[in-house]
Amino acid sequence: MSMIKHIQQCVTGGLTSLFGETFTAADFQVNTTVADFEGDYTVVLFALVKKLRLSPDVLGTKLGDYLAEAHPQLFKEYTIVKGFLNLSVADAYWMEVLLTNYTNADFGRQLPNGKKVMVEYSSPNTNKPLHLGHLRNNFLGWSVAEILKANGYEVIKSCIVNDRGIHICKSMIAWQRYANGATPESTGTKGDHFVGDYYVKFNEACTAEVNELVATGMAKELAEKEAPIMKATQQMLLDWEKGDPEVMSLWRRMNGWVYEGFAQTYARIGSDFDKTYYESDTYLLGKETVQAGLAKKVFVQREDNSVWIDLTADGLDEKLVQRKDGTSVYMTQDIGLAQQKYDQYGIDKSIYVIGNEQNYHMKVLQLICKRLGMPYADDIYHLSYGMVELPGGKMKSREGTVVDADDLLDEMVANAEKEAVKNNAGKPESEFNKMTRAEQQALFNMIGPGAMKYYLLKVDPKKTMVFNPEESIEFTGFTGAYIQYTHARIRSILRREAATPGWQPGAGVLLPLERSLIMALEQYPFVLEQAAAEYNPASIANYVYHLAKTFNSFYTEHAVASAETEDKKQLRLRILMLLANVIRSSMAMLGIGVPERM
RNA sequence: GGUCCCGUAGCUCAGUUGGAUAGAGCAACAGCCUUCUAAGCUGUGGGUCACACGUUCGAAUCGUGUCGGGAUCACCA
Repeated sequence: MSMIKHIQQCVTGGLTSLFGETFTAADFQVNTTVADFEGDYTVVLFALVKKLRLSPDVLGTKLGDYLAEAHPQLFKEYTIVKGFLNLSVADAYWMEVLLTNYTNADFGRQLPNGKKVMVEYSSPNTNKPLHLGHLRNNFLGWSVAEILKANGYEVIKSCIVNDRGIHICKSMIAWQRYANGATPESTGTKGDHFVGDYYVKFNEACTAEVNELVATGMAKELAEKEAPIMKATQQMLLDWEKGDPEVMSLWRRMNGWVYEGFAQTYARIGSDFDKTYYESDTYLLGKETVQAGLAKKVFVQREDNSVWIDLTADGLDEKLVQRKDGTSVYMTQDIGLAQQKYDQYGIDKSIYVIGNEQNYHMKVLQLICKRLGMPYADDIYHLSYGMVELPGGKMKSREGTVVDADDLLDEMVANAEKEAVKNNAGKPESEFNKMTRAEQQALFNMIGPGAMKYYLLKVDPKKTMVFNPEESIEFTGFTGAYIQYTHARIRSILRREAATPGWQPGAGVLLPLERSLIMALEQYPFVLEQAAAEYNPASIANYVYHLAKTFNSFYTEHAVASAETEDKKQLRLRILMLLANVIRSSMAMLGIGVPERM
């Protein structure tokens, strides 16, 4: 049990035995004591003062005395400052936390809780390569999935590939017209980039045709529909839906190229999926749902045969769920897929990691499921994340400011190398310079993408964030590399010195930085729990940074191998063992590896 | 126009179930490597928490309004 929970329990127990009144943990606050005051944790008395009709000083003294007497193994002493009861936790408690956990690789993880949750976190279109926005989505979803696993959930990571539609037909048409049979192999191009290039080519050709038509006096809007290449694309989409063998064959071939490319990128960033859905399989789903909805009178059919749902009672609009020609829209597919996920896996929770531009769509989806009486409607959760912008504003494909994922990763790796070489210049004996070339290369591949992940995950998911290219490749300060470096420093000590088994702490008192470290480590299970409850990897990123920072202060202040006494050495080695483990574990939650040396 | 989100140091961000003097990093400046990795540490300067009013013993945090920025409201996906 965590110290915070101990305090909550002891305080409610104390209030009952002192005043005969019943309180719950929600009736008062327990905070970590702010620096400059004596103590580790603080009980805020004001809320209790009111109910008990006692002055803060009187209540604080009674409560403080009680805690010190009834729980001497937990509390050493207390002070009262202006309504704040500051508790100093007994060293023995911190020692016990340390000694019971310092070799526990699973520290902070929870046992299976029997709940099953699906996290859908990637929905690429197959007409172009992944970009920076996809990275935030992927990192976030993957991390949330890992955090949930650590908290005892069974997690199914899923991906929905938008492999059909007008977008991929555009690339196909352009390839037919301009490629002369070229392939990724023949041109030495990564498959997704290869197909993306033809998507660009399509837009160029289309723009040219539109301009030509506009020059003849046609309105631009009409010209965009009438451009021959556009008409050919629309025809191709119809052919695809009819299953035209030639079109299907080309479609499979080009998607295949894209998947090869995606696979490389996913492998590089460590994204993996337990289940991949393809829109070409799911786009017809939901048709029965429409019938069912009509029967239940949740949907209404209009004279032109289109089907709608009226959500105005919930402050939304009327939404179309089936076109007049009987084909289903995006929303209908989504209802069908939601049902399928539930049917196939019996999930308790269905999380969608999707950008906040789709907040409205997701709200509607959930509401429709609710209206239809779907049992899982309340278990749909939209993990909405903010857009990634550049210092100059949004990324715009038209202006060519979209940051390509592969390029970015290359840049990060290259920069990791540059930094390493710079930092180790003139130090032939440094750990880095003693590595083999292959070891160095592996290190760059850990640091570069790790920096990228940390940069994107340390910000609260729901907030729009700015991606500053110069700042993102920094390796100092509040960065992934800083934490990786800290881990390497700790491991460096632990390679040289081993903790002696069976050691029992002597009479010595914990020094402030030793206390701070153990106290922060003790909070790890709570941090993991909170991160899961809020679906927020950023809280872990912030926590592990705080840990690393505390250690680095400790490191310059205190020696481990040559500590003042053998007792201190044994103590500190154990702190470092737990610390290295928690750093590694925290970073693993973010999908970032930590090196032995760097 | 309707709905929703956001506004904290020059920049990027923490802090928001209401609690003590609002914190980090970057950038700037000044120090620290004969001692376990200086990708590090220590210090200095930097704030009308967009603004106003309200609720409260107490507001960056809650409420109302104003201003500024963004998203969305397709028989697109």
